Amino acid sequence: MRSGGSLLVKKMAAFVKLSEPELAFMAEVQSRPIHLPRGRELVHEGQPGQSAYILQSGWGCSFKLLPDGGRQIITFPVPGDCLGLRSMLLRTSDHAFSALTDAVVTRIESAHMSKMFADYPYLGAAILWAMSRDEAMLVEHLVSVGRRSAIERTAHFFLELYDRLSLIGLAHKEHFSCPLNQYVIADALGLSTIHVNRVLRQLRDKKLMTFKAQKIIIHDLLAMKELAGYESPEAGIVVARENPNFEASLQQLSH
Amino acid sequence: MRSGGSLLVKKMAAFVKLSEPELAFMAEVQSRPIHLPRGRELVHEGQPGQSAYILQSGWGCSFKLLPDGGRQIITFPVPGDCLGLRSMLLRTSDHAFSALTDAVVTRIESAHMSKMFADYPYLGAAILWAMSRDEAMLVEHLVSVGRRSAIERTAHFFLELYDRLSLIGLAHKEHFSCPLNQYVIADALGLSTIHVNRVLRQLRDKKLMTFKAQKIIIHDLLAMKELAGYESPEAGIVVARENPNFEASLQQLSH
DNA sequence: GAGCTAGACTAACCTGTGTTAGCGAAACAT
DNA sequence: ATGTTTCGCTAACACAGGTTAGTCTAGCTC
Repeated sequence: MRSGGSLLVKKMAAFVKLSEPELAFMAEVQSRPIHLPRGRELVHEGQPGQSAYILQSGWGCSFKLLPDGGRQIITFPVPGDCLGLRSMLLRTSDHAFSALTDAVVTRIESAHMSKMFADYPYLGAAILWAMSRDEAMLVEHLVSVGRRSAIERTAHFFLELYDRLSLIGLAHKEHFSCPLNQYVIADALGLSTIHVNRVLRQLRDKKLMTFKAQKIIIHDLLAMKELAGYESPEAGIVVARENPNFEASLQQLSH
Repeated sequence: MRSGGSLLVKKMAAFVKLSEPELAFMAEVQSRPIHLPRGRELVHEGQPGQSAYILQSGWGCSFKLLPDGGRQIITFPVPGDCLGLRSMLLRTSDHAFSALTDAVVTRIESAHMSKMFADYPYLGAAILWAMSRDEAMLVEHLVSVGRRSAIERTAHFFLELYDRLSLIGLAHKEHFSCPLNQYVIADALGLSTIHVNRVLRQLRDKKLMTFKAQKIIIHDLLAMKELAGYESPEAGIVVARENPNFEASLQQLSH
């Protein structure tokens, strides 16, 4: 258990190798696991939010609702991702988070977060890095919705999901399980459900990928990437402690 | 001069009142002003980026290019906004920044940034807050492009710009100067230039706003907000030092 | 002052995506 | 077992927004 916590650590390890005390602090600072039934809203839009969370297992989405009842899904966190980092600094949460399957999260109080920045600068930097990484993903979504056609956008979406799940060992070969329905995917991609269905059929017809019974199978990874204009995010992955520039800039923090 | 630096401080003051030493550090840490001619790219996509910048004066945009030549503009920073905070943490910049008018920026080295987090926790928190604020704006753009019609999106865009410029005293009554052309606006809104033109005409016909000779005049602010589903961002503005929760969580940093 | 360029603007036409209206199968409740 | 709900799937039609192909004006250059 607490696999999600160690998953976050595993992700952060791509940025900076964490020491024993840092690992211990990370473990200690998290609340007991909080179980969310499918459909539960953990954070509401406009709610004063003082805590961040780490998704331990299950699927969820953060989203904004519009006056006309429309919904734009911002991101689907996967296990080991942080939730609500942004809402901690802004007084009220600018979005909601809802569990799409039964899920487990742990809470981190903002007071602990502050302590972390003070006492464990590498850890603080790692959180900043995680935040930057999320923001880069957000930018990529904006590009998708603004400039890519429905089929490119959809392909891009599943490729990104594939990479993110691979990183935490939740994808095997070119297939992975994905409990999202077409309504939810539509709300994420800025499309109608019907059109998502059409696009999924096109992707099937082109023998690029299949989405059936909550399983994604990517048949032609290369052609998918070609279609979507997808670039793997390795660029953002740096082992910073082995990066002289970073080392120099942070050593004064370690005193 | 250095008005952009003090503008950033002015914005941060909405979050936390800064002390004399903090203000001094902010001034000291910035490079000489760097002058950018109109059209110059300050940061290139994929460029290893170690610095952040503060826009002092002028207009620019950060954007991503697509393989097919398309461009998605992420944001138009206004004076007092930070550039490239995110690129500092990720090894390579995931976007480019280009000056749209002659502009002036100051640079902040990442080493200084680290020192700031260590020695001036309030200042560090203020930067985190600025980053969260930018991210919230990004989310709002995603919602616009994903779920709002062309006219709603356009109205929302100018209302946001109006609020941001008001905050730094660059809007007077309901009008402000805006040196963006329709091509650039189209690339930000995920529309074609021709359609931006059509939409601007519709907004004119509805007597909501006029965009002529690089000047925006908002004729009917209330109707615009109604149309766009726009909410002012005051929610994110907190004087944190007067917020007991924040005070409690940060006092251990001040020692 | 003749040419050139950038940018606002328009009309005519086309198409990708949304909308409305359904069917069918699986899962679940009573 | 029989409704009921959820979800995938499809067809027919409508329309928002893209595309192509311009014109016009202001400013700039030579």
